Amino acid sequence: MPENAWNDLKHNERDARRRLILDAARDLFAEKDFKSVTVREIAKSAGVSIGTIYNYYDNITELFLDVFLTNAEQITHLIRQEYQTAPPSLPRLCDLYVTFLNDNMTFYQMMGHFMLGGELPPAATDRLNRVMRSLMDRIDDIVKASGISEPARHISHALFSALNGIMISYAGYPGRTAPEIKAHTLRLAGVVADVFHSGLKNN
Amino acid sequence: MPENAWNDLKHNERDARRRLILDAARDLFAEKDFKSVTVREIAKSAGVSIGTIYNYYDNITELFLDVFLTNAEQITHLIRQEYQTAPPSLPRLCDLYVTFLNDNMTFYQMMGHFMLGGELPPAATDRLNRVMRSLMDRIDDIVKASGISEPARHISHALFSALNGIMISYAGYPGRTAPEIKAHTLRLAGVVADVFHSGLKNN
DNA sequence: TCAAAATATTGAACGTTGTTCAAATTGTCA
DNA sequence: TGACAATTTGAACAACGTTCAATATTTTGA
Repeated sequence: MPENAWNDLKHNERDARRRLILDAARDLFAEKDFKSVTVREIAKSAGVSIGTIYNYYDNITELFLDVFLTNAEQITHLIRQEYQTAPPSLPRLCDLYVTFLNDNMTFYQMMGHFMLGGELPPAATDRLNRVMRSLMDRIDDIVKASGISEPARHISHALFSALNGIMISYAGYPGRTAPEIKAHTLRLAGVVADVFHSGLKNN
Repeated sequence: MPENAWNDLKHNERDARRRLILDAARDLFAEKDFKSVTVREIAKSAGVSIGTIYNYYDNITELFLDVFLTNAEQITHLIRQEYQTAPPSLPRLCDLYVTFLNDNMTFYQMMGHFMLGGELPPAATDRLNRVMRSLMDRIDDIVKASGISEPARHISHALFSALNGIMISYAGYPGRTAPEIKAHTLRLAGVVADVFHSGLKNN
């Protein structure tokens, strides 16, 4: 057996054990605000000790980032899939993305956290940028397919911003139930889609 | 001297001392990320002991909220002023707001923090909502003045979201200087203004 | 098969955080 | 002045992320 194949096997095993910790963390994030989840909780939930977590992650921020990037890849894949099976549609894209955000609270919570405050080490920043750019590319696909003449990248950025802003501005709105928030944010997503759709035709 | 006037005087004195702590905190926020500012730092900077801070604020979150609301009232006032002296203009509003966000990093950092994660006590939530609604009302003024037939409130919400999203999506972009970020976010603000302006005419 | 070397796990301990509260200090009024 | 109230203080506390020497497990080579 060649040595690098053996190393790959070990590498996979290690990745599998890392995923055990990752999944335990994700389960906790489903229950409560991600900022209030502690290393000790994750350790207990994953059935390992505190120290083991630091064997797989340099620090807790990198674990959080791992969860975030997993989600980002998920929505990126979802958009690509949609683009392949149905004709590209701005309203559909907006609905899809905002629906995803509603169903994945921690994703946009972490997005706000990493993009605003994030004191990330350079390597982590690189990973974050790569994944976010990939997501942006998928949005770009649909914007371009909507027949834009002017630089599409700026439009994509603005659209992406608008959709994120919807959640950041209203998702945490107190005294509203989750369905009410979902309804309102999807309504706003519709407004944004309309405005971008008709606003881009006459340029 | 009537007793309530006397009480008012004491009340004002207390408020003045509270402002001393508030200003010390604001000075620190200008230097570094607000999440990394500690109670001990604020105490030292204000020239008081730790305990004194807790005499004026129930907890550090409420101090942060105080700084945030002060900023929110500031931009609200700025918009109202602009609306009174010049003809209402969507592009002007977008530029004004995004410029303010660029010049007040901690404001949108805290906005993200309070609106996403914020485990605020009910009283604080009420204050937050009142001030944010007031800001939204000023945006509503200008949107309405731009001649919208359909429910203006939804448009205002969407516009507000879009502008916030611009900052949240790109303000923390690593490897970019502050002027570069300002230039890019203002460019995106222009796109958003354009899209909303022309997108709303043909509805 | 088995001792040695490598790897993985553990949790007590450390420094720092927000917060509390009894004691000390300062301010107020008869 | 002296007694009472209000304010300030910082040592002490619990909980946090993180470290690391000790322990347990797995892999290696003969």
